[in-house]
Amino acid sequence: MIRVYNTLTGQKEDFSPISPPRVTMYVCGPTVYGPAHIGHAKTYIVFDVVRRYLEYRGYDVEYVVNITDVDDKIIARSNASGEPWNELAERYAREFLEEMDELNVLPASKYPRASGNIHEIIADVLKLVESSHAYVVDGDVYFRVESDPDYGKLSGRRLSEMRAGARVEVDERKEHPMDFALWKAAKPGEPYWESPWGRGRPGWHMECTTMSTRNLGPQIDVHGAGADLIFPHNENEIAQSECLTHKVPFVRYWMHSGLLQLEEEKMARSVGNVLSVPGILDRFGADAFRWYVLSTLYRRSVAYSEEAIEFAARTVRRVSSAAALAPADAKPDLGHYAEQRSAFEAAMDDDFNTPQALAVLSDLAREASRLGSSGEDPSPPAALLREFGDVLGLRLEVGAAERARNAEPFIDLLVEVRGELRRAKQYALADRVRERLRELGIALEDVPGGETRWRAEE
RNA sequence: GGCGACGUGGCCAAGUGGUAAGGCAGGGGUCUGCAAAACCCCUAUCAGCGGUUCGAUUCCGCUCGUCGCCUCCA
Repeated sequence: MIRVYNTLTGQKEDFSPISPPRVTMYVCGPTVYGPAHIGHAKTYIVFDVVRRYLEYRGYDVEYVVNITDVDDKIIARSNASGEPWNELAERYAREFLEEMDELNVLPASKYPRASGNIHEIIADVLKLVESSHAYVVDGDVYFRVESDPDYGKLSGRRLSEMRAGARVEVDERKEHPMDFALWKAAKPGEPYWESPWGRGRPGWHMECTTMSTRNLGPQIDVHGAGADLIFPHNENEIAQSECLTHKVPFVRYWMHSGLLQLEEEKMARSVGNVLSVPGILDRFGADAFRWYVLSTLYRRSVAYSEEAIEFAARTVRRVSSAAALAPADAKPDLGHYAEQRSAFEAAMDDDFNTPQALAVLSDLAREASRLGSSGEDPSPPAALLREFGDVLGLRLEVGAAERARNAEPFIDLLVEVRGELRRAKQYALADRVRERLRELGIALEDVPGGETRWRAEE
């Protein structure tokens, strides 16, 4: 039985989807006004692993990630640069999807865009106005938080406890300071759509309600997001959705991933302390970053540390070369490694405890290497290692072997020649071959029995 | 001011009411012409103070510290 920590209840709960084996999963995607950063990458890696593990467990996951392409910041950027807002958004959306692919994040079933759902959003806002959950002021439409007695249940706050106006000026036109915009009237020079309330665009939270309910139904199993979205975004989503559909709960399991911290502060584009995804990929590789992310519980925040990613890279290298000891078509030996499988599953069942799952991979890697170096067959543990790596989204490719593939016959030839030199005790020359190859990124290792292995390094 | 999370070996990080996984680093070995890699062995009493308990790192309270949210934000 899988147990999932639910932000709504603050407890781990047994996972039982509405209509198994189907699992509906919605994760809040990025606002595409600029490049994504590795904090986004952490979140989508986390939910990628959730999705992969649910599939491993036999569920049929329908996974939707929205892309927010209508937003104040996009408009501001567009006005500043002269690039049309929709082209700008599309450019960053494409970049985001490419980066996710490089991070080995499986594609979602759908990536709905706010701009593609305007009519549906208007229809939903209209319903909320008609049912008195929302009201119109000067072409804006606001959600009436006091019309929802449950408002605040996700973030655990009461309207009376919140300091309205503590950090933001209160808009006097609103009935309650916490009322939030479902629809915003367009100012001159801003993109707009025609609506019953005049020209305007969707507000901040409405798109997620419209797109999740239209794509996955009024009630969904899992809703994921970064922890910074708990309030107000996810809170508002619940209020809108439940008042709209009258189906409670809107979401069975709310999951939130801990934020990536940089220099004692969360990484955020608004703070300005961001590191790009390509930068990390170039320096450490997708597996190293993923291993680093998964070596902490997903709910915890993580302090960014280059040293830690380097260590993860080293571990990944060791584990990858152990995984390479199994032929691609090898079947794991269930008889001998049932214990590791149940340890892996027990870890993952317990709210996706990836640090413990990684410990199992470490064990298997050691076992495979040990068998390999003692002349026994390392395939069974190595094959299982690959299987688990796949569940966690780790490619476990042996370094840059892929890239070296074309040069393989020539490298083999050099290795062969060096072997001859060694047998002739021409060590100086043999070492020169090894050194030169190393400079070219090919590391040689002499294993017992006179054989020599090589592998490509970063 | 309110809500919440966290504080485990040199570093990172799981976990449990009955003396603590894993990774990295470090020390010692095996292997090797040397090297590299790999493998084997070794290294903690869990922020502090009280309380509950036969027994707490694990439960409760307080203190200190760190962080998140209360505004857009993965």
